[in-house]
Amino acid sequence: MDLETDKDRLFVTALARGLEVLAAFRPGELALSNQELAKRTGLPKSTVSRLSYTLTRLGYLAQDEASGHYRLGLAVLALGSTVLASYDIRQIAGPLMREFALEQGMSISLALRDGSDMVYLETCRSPARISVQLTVGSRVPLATTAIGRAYYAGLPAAEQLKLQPLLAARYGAEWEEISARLEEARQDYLRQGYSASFGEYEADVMAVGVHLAVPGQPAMALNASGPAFALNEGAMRERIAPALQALRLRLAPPG
Amino acid sequence: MDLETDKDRLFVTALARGLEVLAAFRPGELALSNQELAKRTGLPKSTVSRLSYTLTRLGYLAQDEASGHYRLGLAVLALGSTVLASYDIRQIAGPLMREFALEQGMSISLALRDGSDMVYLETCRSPARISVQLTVGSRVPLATTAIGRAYYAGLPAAEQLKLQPLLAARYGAEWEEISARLEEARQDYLRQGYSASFGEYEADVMAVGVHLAVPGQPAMALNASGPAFALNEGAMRERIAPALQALRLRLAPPG
DNA sequence: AACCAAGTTCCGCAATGCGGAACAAGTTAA
DNA sequence: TTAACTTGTTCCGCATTGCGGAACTTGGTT
Repeated sequence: MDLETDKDRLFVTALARGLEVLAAFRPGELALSNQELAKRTGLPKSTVSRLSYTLTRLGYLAQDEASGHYRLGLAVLALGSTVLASYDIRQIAGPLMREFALEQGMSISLALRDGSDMVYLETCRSPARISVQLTVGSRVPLATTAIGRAYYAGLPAAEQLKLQPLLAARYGAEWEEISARLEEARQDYLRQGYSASFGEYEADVMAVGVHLAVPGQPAMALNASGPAFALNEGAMRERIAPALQALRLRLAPPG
Repeated sequence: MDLETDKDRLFVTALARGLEVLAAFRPGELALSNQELAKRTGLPKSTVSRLSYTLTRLGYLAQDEASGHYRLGLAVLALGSTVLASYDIRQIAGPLMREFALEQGMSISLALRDGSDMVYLETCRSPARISVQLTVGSRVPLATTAIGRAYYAGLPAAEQLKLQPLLAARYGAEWEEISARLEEARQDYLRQGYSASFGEYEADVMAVGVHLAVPGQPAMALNASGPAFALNEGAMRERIAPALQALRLRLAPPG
């Protein structure tokens, strides 16, 4: 970031650091000490102390009475739900996704692109297994997952082209190989109408994905996934993938 | 805030301003211009420009290509879902709440306290009506709603006492009256085992609430609500309230 | 072409945030 | 009890960082 000394006049460091503190919290962690925050962010403790004081006053952090450790505050939740509220498709997709998860015994997710990642807007875990621990807001790479590849493959060619440099930048030397694999997946998608990843991104996880283009909304994608030991390729291709396509049809009627 | 000139050495203004920009977005609004942000936050436009530049670089804002207006970015979503992940009760309550909403044709919510507000952790709208437009992260006052009063009434006396000054500070001169009404509601709760608000907080909305104390978690409360025109007091008291109590029992087995 | 509205950039100033170090408070060990 | 340690808060002088008015683009309208 120090490269571009020009633009940096515009960059507000204190704000960035404060957000770094918030982002230091990982799902499942209850509370972090000031020191732990300092370690994670690489900031000196007095700086962290000031930032956490400020964030606490604003409700973005909350301090545990006993330990004095910090938790993310509920003000953060309000921001997050404002984001979700702007994607009204969740209202429609949610119930149908739950129905799918129940009937097929699979986890299902809806995601859209952010940079070179896919971000989950909604997920329904299969009731059977605790399955994969991904939730709303989680990120998975676009180029190497079933949902990302389905997203990519279903995009207009012009959009696909625009993504190439972004992905190339992300993967550096590996891009050549990944790019070839992505193109392969694109071909598969055109032929089959869905994309598949059988243990490729996460070993022991099988997934299929379809692109979802709803008129008013940005492009999205759906996937269905589950643990490899409980599934087999045949069922994924012959039962799950078609069911996912059927669901897509209900969300985005053709025409 | 300027009163305490001492502590203010610790307060990081730039961070607070940046968060003010994020908080300027309201649910349902798609994109805001820099100028609109300046108006809402009361900051000069050059300042807003720098802040939104910074937030955009970090992924907390995203810029609409065509209009140049800003939307909340998906990084915000990641923060928000980290908060939700720390309340594991949602995993258990969610399905049961949906079931309730379906069977009773009512909206149902789970909330906990933040300051003198109750904040929704989970809500399920009734499938029938679009009903009340409150979602995860929304706030309603503690002292004047069914859910808030149920929360209060079910608290240990010591905790109730601790809340008094907080509420008094919030309501100022009105506190006398509100306090009396709250005490009345507390008595009702002890007698009936639920609290009720029939058009009191929002005209045309009827609601009942129960306290929910789950061992590992902070105190919470549940409510069921719906439009007044479709409901009547008898049904609320004789059907909905008991059903809510039954649900509470499944979430927090006695003992 | 002239005008207006919105946004970005400039630039000198000083207020603001910085961070090392001293200070407090709480914990463990000896 | 004292001493060493660990964590968190506060101090305080310095210079960096962010500030914001004004000038400058950019783009759309009459």
